Amino acid sequence: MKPDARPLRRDAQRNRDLLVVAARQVFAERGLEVPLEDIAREAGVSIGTLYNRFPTRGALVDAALAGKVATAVELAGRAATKPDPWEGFAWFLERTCELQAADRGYNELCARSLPEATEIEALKAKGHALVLEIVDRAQRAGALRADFRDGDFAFVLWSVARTIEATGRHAPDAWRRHLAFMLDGFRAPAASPLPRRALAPDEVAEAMRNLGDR
Amino acid sequence: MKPDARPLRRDAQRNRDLLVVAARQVFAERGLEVPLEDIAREAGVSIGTLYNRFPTRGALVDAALAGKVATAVELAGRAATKPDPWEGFAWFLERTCELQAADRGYNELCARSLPEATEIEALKAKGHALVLEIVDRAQRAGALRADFRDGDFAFVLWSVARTIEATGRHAPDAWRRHLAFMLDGFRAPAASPLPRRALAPDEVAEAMRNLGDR
DNA sequence: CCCTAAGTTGAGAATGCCCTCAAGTTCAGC
DNA sequence: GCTGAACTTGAGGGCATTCTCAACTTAGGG
Repeated sequence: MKPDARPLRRDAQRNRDLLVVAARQVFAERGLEVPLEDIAREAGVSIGTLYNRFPTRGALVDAALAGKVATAVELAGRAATKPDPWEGFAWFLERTCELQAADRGYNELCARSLPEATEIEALKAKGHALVLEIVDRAQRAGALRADFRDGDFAFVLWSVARTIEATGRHAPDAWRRHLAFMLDGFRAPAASPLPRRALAPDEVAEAMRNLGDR
Repeated sequence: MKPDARPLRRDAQRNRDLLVVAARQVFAERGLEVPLEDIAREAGVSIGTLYNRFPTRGALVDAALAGKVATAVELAGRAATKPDPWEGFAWFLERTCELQAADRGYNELCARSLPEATEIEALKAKGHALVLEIVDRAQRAGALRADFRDGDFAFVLWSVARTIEATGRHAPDAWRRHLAFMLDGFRAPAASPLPRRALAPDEVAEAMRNLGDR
């Protein structure tokens, strides 16, 4: 993806790979705020090497998790071409939530934004375009309530992320029930008037940033 | 509420009051994880005095926020006697969420539990009984879907808490839209089969505890 | 007014994490 | 094999926070 200034020396590349593998595992188990020393130790490499390769936490998250975000974007692409548009909408939400449930770091990434993780942020932008399409199709088919907006998508991410944080250890599929309630609220026949206009994209972006820092 | 071993000396009582007032303000603005030094400074008292009076963070939270929790329990009592049971259900959710939106510390308290805050935990238990009643009435009236369980209440708390955390600063009533979607999903006609049994009370309790620590 | 139990104080020990950099090690091209 | 550039290392400085305690201050009963 990047211009790749110069190839790394072999040992450096090997250490980089070890770090990414370790980061994937540790982020998945313990979240994105894990001490970086723990990842270095897991990779069998010193903390200095970690900082050599990844000057910020975001850079490491980028390397570890961009793949998973790309997978989610692919899911969105597939959802946008499902024959039944409501099926596409619901299927996409379920699949991405499954990804969230399987990886604590990815789960956190879905609810907040991490400006340092540039590749991931770019992928998210791509995903957003596909979401617009998924929503539009489901509404044209009359299945998704007409007052749903793409900004309402964030509600699902935030909700399910929290439920997974809370229940992931001992009731790992509780989020399915939570999502089912939300989906029932999104179906066209369920619609009663909403009390507030939807969040604009920049308001969602700001909200995601707010969750980043305390 | 407590047996109150011995009354505090006048200056000590005054400092205690100052601390509680400061804690209320600082928790409301910056959440329950604010450094305790900041509260002591706000109260104009040294950190040692804070620890004298409140040996744990939970004890201070208890003193600062039990009142608000008691208010929420009163709301539940009123909701349980509203003429229209669905109105009672929806009204209660909206009122408590308003409390959450107005106080960042209280908001955090709603989503997780804080075992040290014993008075608050006791009040929550009282509230739970009233919630059972509110749910039961709304279901008997045929307004709330029959497969709703008290454990599903937690989904609302977690969802709205997250949305408030994310949007509280710049879109302080966004949670109303989120809640409206959820309410539409809870109405009886919206019901489609749920994919999983509800969380049992002890599973909810464990989940709340999980959110407490990292 | 004096005395003492009650209360206050803030420096500092302990912890945990971030990030740097000078010294040492290894790779790879010649 | 030599050499210079690339890379690794981990001790240590920095910072934020929690919690303690010995020395000091004060309320208030006699």
